Amino acid sequence: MENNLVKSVDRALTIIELLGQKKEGYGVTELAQKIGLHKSSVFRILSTMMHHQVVEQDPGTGKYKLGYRVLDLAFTLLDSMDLRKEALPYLTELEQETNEVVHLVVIDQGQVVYIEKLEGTQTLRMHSRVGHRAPVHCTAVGKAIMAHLPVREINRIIDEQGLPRHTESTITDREQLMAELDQVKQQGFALDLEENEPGITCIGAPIFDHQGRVVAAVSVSGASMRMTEDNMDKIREKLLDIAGKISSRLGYKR
Amino acid sequence: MENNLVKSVDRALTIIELLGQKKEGYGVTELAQKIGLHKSSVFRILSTMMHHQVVEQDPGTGKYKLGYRVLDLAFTLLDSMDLRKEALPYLTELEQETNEVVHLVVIDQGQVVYIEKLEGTQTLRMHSRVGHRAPVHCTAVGKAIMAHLPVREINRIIDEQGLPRHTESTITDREQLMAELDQVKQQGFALDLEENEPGITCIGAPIFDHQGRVVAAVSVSGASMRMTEDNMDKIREKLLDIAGKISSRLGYKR
DNA sequence: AAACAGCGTTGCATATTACGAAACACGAAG
DNA sequence: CTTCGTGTTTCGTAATATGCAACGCTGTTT
Repeated sequence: MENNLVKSVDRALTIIELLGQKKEGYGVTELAQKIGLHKSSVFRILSTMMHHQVVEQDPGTGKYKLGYRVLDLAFTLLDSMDLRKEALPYLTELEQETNEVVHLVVIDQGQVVYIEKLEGTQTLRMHSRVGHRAPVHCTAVGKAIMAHLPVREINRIIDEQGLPRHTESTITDREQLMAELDQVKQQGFALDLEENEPGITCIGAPIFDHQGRVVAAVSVSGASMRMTEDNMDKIREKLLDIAGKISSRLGYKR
Repeated sequence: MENNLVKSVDRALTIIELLGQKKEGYGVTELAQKIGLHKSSVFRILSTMMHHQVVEQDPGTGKYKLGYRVLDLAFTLLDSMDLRKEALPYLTELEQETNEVVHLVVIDQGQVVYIEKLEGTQTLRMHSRVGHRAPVHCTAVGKAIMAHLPVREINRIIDEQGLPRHTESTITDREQLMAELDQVKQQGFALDLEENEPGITCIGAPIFDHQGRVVAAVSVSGASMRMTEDNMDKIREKLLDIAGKISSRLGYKR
């Protein structure tokens, strides 16, 4: 279907992606050079996007940047998510009971997208951010979801995304990952033992919808030094309870 | 320059806006009817946007919706904002000292856009949401910004946005609003005495950049019954202090 | 079970649009 | 003051987007 795209729309969206990558924005000529189009054409596409307020021109520098309308769209999308709305009270409960960082993610195009993050009370600096993505093979939430997908889809994701190493502990071997996912499926939760970020340990559990499909995952993350076996046991118990409650809210029947 | 837009890009963005308005999404034919285009044309535009992941097709219903890529873009935009980054510690401080709802906004196209919101510890349900917009004439943050704009721009905003009534207390008369803005400018802060939402009182202060231009505003909001004169005095003092600090961080010199 | 209706999707000829080139205006640098 | 490079505008033409017809599929009706 790729040969059936609308070329100007494709170009416009490419420009939006470029603008998203550079905080100080781009000039017309710069964009034209990057995407191989004449600057007058780029100018007209930018004008169209300005008209829709997804792009704006910085009055000081003359550069073009993403406009605030993008925030409108994104937060409307976030606010429209039943999952997130239903989950929020439970995530707050989980945060209060564990005092650690709590995440809610969905899977999209073979990656996890964070749609909620509660910071906990500990000072933990981790890279996860709402709206952004992370790999599935080396995150607790990613593995919690993957373990409940059809094998065909698991293989497709691995083919597309690869198994890039993030830390010394990252699983980079396909067979090893498949064995790990078998275990995750059996035990009902996944662990990230410093596989995504050094010094951080996470435990994640899948969330199912009313049709029994895995649609999301929730996790608790902490500094590895705080994640003692005893503490992990407590967290796992609360996490599985909360994940079960959220799934129930979504109509899942065990 | 409206007669110089790229038509297909314009249509694509119109489709995106429509998709943002309906949580359960739209079908091809439905969209075609709404925007007056043949369904095969709409289909190709949607395919192009799917390719860029700003749109996705719900596998269950077949309907088209906004894709998660929109979240990527929006949060990248939020995270790239120096203002928000610099302001965050101060907003947290203000929240802790007042225990009320704290907002940070910018002005865009004659409206305020919330780019940060801290919930406070009181149970206050108000409509403000990060990413969304509010009018300038009946919000504390809006008036705090407006008061420091050139009169020409104030008039342009009023012409474009009007002065719609939100509550019994909303200022809907242009002269009255101008007088109010004069006072706001002199005293350095703005009040929203149940002008935007019934039962809610806000106090807002402008934030200036290194060139002395007003670029944002910060506010504290609470239930009117809690906003006693004594309490308001305390909050105002902290708010003005915090707004000054944030302005200084942005290079503003008084 | 068969027929029907409507939707999403595809291929193709044509109408419409987007494009590049040239020119202009403006601001910054030398 | 001159030169250079960028952003912006206009116009003729090449390229693209469009609508139409048809197809495949699914759900509904008979």
